[in-house]
Amino acid sequence: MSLALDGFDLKLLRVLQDNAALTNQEIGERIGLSASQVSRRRQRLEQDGVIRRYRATLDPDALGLGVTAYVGVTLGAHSRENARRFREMVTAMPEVQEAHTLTGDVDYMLKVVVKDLKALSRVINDELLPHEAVQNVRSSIAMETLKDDNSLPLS
Amino acid sequence: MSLALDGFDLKLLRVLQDNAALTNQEIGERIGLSASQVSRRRQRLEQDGVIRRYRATLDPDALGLGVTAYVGVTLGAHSRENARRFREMVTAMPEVQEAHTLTGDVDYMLKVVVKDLKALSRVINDELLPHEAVQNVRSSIAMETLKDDNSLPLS
DNA sequence: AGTGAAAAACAATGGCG
DNA sequence: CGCCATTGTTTTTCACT
Repeated sequence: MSLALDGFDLKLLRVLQDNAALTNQEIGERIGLSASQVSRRRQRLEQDGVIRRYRATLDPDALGLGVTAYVGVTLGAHSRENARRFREMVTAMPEVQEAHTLTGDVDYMLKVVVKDLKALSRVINDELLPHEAVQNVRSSIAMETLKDDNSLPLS
Repeated sequence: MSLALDGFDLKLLRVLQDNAALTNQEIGERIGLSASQVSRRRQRLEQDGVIRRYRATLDPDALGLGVTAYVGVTLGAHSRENARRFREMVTAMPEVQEAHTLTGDVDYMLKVVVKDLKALSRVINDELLPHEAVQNVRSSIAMETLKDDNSLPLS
């Protein structure tokens, strides 16, 4: 069920997605709304779950996290139990930013962020590959990141 | 020039990365610091660029964005100018959440979020493929997303 | 390094046009 | 929806340890 979002809502979401540190007053100036209306709409959008959360975006380099990699994982035995345990492991791994099952020849695609190549190797060889469900792992390292903001397109 | 982050800083970053809507008072209670110190440390971390920004995380489903895909792009003519124009295009495309150059057989990997498969097809066939630098495009659709929080691991 | 209290800024609500 | 006023929170600064 799709909620009714009007133009103000979309503008508000666009601003908040880009910068949630602005005051309601400042947001209002940008989208043409009074601060009190911004407040009310925000609350509604939070209530309705359109806004999931607010978070700080950190700088990976400042934290010594220099390596981003995409790791494709192919499972061997496709038992329900094996898959479940693999998913549990992956979900709990802090180095894994994203994990999806994909169409195509690879079962899972992981986005991994670690300090250096040694740490990547540790993740792959000491965590992923030893898992009994895992048959094959193939990683590609991000050499350059053009864009990494994960901003949703708001029509 | 790695900045010196102590245990309090790491705890603070961990909390803020997870929930930036907490008050300094609440954060202080969690990490064992007074609100004023939380405020002071936050400002320093923002100043130093460890905290890049604050943003709202939106719910893709609530916004009618049902399809996430990874799109691998191979360039044909590897001229400097072609590559530059491709990067400009990709950076400007709102459907593209992430774009990296990768090691391996694919030149670029894009994470794309769109409304439906028709919209994905439009992005691929009407935007990516017609670009003169692009030789080949291969997309995999995320069937299930186990994790998508892009939280950095803080040792 | 840290605390606690005061001052300033802000968010949230209600009433009215 | 704008505007205004009010109330309660929250952030930030300052004095002090």
